[in-house]
Formats: sequence, C-alpha cells, structure tokens
Amino acid sequence: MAASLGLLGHEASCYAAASYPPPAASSYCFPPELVADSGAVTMEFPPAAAISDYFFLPEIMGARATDYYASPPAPVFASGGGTSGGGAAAENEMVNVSYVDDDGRRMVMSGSGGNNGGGRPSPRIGFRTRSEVDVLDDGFKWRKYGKKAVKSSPNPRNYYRCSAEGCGVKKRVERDRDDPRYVVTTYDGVHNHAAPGSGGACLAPPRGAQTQSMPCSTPLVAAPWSAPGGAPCDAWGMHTQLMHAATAAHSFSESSY
DNA sequence: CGGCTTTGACCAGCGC
DNA sequence: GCGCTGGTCAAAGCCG
Repeated sequence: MAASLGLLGHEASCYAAASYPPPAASSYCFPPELVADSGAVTMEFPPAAAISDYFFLPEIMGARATDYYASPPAPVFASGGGTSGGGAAAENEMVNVSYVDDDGRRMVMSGSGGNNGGGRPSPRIGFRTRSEVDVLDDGFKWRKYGKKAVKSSPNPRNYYRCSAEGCGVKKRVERDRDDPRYVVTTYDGVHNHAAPGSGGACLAPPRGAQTQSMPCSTPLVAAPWSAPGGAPCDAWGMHTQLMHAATAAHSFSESSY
C-alpha cells in the first residue's frame, strides 16, 4: 500500500498516505473547516476531499494539524523557488512534492524551499496547526535557542534544536501571519534517535492518541518504506512518515545523481 | 544546581 | 559594496 513520491521524475515509495486506516478517534481526522484554507503557507494542496481521504493529522496538545508541507532539498527541487534566503517570502515558498498512491491517484504536497544556507541541504517538513499553544509536543525534547522577529510576519519566530546529543534537528515555530490561530512548525532535518520516553518508539503519541504500533524499531534515518509491518498505525505515525519521506526522497535523489 | 528560556549581538547570504 | 534579513551564538536570568 505504499504510496510513492514523485520527485523530478523519480519515484520513491513511502507509506505516507494511501489506504491509511481510519483513526480510532475522530479528532484525528482532518477537520473539514481547516482543510487547505488558502493560508499563506500552503500554496498548493490536494483538494479537501482528497486530503480527508488520505491524511489523518495528529491532534497535538489539543491542536489539530491542518496542513503539511514537505520539502526535499532545495537545490534539487526548488523549481521557481530561487529566492531562498534573504527574502522573507522564501521561508514559505513552496516546493511541490507529489506522490502517487496505489490507486494511481496523484497527490501533491507542498514544501518550503530553501536550505540550510550552504552545505548539505537537509530535509525539511512543516505543517500548519491550529493551536492555542505555540509549542506542540511532538515527543521529542527541544531546546529553544533563538527568537527572532521576522519581517514577513508580525509574530516572532522561535527556533528550537533537538536537545538530544548529536541530533541536529531544528524546528522553527511561528504563528501564521494571516491567521494567528495557526502555528506554523517547520522541521529541519531528521532525528537520528528515538523519541525520548517513547520506549524505543519513533515518537511518543500525542495526548489521547491510540497506542503507537508503527514499526518504530527502524532507525529514523531509514527509508520509511523499508520498514517491516506496513503502514503506520495512526496519525502521529503519519506525521513521522512525512518527515521520513522527505529524508528518504532526499537520499533517493542524491543517489540518483 | 542543572537545565531551560530570554535576548541582544553577531554572522552570513542575498538583492539592489 | 552596502544594507537588509534570517539564523545562530552566548551570556544572563529564571525555575523546578
């Protein structure tokens, strides 16, 4: 049931979406009113109906994720996203990431362009979450290392770094400039460790989530589709899988050069 | 006391 | 080359 990512003609499988089992809790489903609401962040997204068919987004600390946007490495994929860095628009510039599920339906995700400024680009994935809290508990432990007022938004942007030793994953959190009810979280990089306190699982499930049963023994850096056991079991796994998909697509494209 | 947040300063990339 | 902007650093303070 693996879906596949279509990236510059490459096809990389992932378990990101297709035939995803319905969550036990309805709150995991895409809130109809929150789908693809033309926010500044999401520039291209599947129709609401399609999303509701394929994505089950996590409820995090009472918040409901609304949009995901995955970003493969910018230099390879950023078609038209040449304004990386400098410009505030680059931050939310989308790189289209499409994948084809088992039914042959083409799905499109959108990712932010840009890279880490120079060196090896890292996978980036973000999502917009309707939340009253700024910091969403994703099971990992983050240390805040910066806060910056950005020109593109009246709301400050917070910078977090995974506090795990040797893990260079970063995330940026900011309120949606158009709708402060939404929190835009961007993950930069992929964890090379399991989520703390998750008993070896990839991620601790969000509050109230059903028991995590996805094949989390697989190192996070591994391609998600290579993990035994098939699709993730819940929305939280979906979140993880998306992050992994970005990484995997990254690796895939690199290896094809 | 250790870990975390805050916050101003600094640095690098990009556009003009 | 200069200015703007985003991202990071690091010292100081706070909190459990």
